[in-house]
Amino acid sequence: MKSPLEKARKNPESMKARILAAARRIFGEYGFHGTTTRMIAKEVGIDISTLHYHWGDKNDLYEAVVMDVNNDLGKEFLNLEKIVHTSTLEERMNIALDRMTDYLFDHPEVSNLVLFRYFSKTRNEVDIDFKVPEFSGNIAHAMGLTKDAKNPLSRAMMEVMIIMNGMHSFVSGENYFRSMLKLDRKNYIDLVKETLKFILIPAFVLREEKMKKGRSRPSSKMTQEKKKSKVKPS
Amino acid sequence: MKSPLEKARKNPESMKARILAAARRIFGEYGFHGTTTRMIAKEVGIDISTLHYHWGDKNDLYEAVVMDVNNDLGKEFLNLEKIVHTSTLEERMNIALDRMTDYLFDHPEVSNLVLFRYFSKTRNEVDIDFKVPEFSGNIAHAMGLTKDAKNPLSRAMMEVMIIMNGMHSFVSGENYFRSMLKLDRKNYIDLVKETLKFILIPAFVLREEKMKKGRSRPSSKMTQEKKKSKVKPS
DNA sequence: TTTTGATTCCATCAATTGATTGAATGGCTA
DNA sequence: TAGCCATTCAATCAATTGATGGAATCAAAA
Repeated sequence: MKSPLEKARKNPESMKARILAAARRIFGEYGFHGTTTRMIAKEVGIDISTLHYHWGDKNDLYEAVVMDVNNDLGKEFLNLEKIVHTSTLEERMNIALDRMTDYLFDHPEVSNLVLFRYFSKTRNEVDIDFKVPEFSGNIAHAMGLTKDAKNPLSRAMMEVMIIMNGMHSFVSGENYFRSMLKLDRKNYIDLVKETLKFILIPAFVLREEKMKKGRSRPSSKMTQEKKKSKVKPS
Repeated sequence: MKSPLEKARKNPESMKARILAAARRIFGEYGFHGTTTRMIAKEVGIDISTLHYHWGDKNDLYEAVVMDVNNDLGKEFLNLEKIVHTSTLEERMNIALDRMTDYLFDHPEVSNLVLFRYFSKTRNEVDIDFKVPEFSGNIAHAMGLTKDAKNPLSRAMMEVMIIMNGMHSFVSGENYFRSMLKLDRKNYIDLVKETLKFILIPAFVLREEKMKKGRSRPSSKMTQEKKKSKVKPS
């Protein structure tokens, strides 16, 4: 027997799936308490009783939405991992940031829902977090952040989270930031990418530099190509 | 005649001020729709009609909270500016990140409310943003990010926002992240500072390096004081 | 003391909200 | 056709929520 979520994903035209999609959007915009089941039903064009028939109560639906979004995000990370094998660290980060940013701007409710889960409490003690796998650990591992002993897992996970939060913030805050900067969407997205790369990449590249020099083993082409900008170990 | 907000700030023991303080906490935790006026009244230990007597309706109170938090944040930026004149860019950023992080961890509702304003919509179209001055521009200027022609205002503001958002995220997400990493509060805060500094500082230091080399013209005091910085020109 | 004004709470309302019931609807099979 | 089952909706509930009116309280002024 499949879970309701799997059923809904199987046929995107089904009522179950249409409700879930609408719920993602609305919950993403207004948060749990800011969303009423009527808002979702109206978005789909159905009665609330139909919504409850398919998804149970509001908490159940919200839980399904969170799982669904998390699932999508997980898939996206897998795809990313496949693409990003090659080249230097700098190049890998460039590609990953580009791709991930594009994905999130195409699915802003993903960022919205992730941030809601991080930052806000729900009045009723719905504890769905224990069901939601956290990717930070995996990503940290995939990025090779946990390879050196000086960088324990929690530190590596923090580094992943600051990267992810940077992206999520600019995606979720698009309305706010964009109207502040008076930019159109395309220019905003370009500026986001530029800023993310400018801020996030150097730290990692420099550390890699240091580590390699520390070992005094110039192995990859990475060391050579970065000769021109380096920090002297203090 | 003073504004209600000024009155409340004048005497922290007054009912007006106590309600405002409670409202900051509760709105910060649960967001606008997640908060009921009864929750705030209960926190203070009063009846809801007393709350409405002092602050009008829920929107008015929320507006006052946002203005209050924004005001505090502005003051904190001013204090920071006074302290942070000296030393190298790297040192200035170290101090600023330390101080700002401490402040936000001491007043987490500030981060919460800022993020709520950035990321979530309110069902009723309360448009208080036009009243809320945005500091990003000032900070960008104070940090000297707008001095070179290559870095237009919007780019500089994005850089400020990624810094602020990094701090806000770790403060607001403390519960979530800390339980994920299984750290106590002190260790978490230390790790946050370490991570923020590791990620955020190198990009700016490197850029400053490059600019100086590019111009090969030591003009302002900024440029001179950096001679002894840790970053060695290759 | 009486009066005045500010403050607080109790009782109550109307609207909203989450949720259910039971009656239709329509497709499928025996 | 009749029976069965899944789906949908109108009607309705009970609880919650934002908000108000009016009585009670209290301190300072007259």
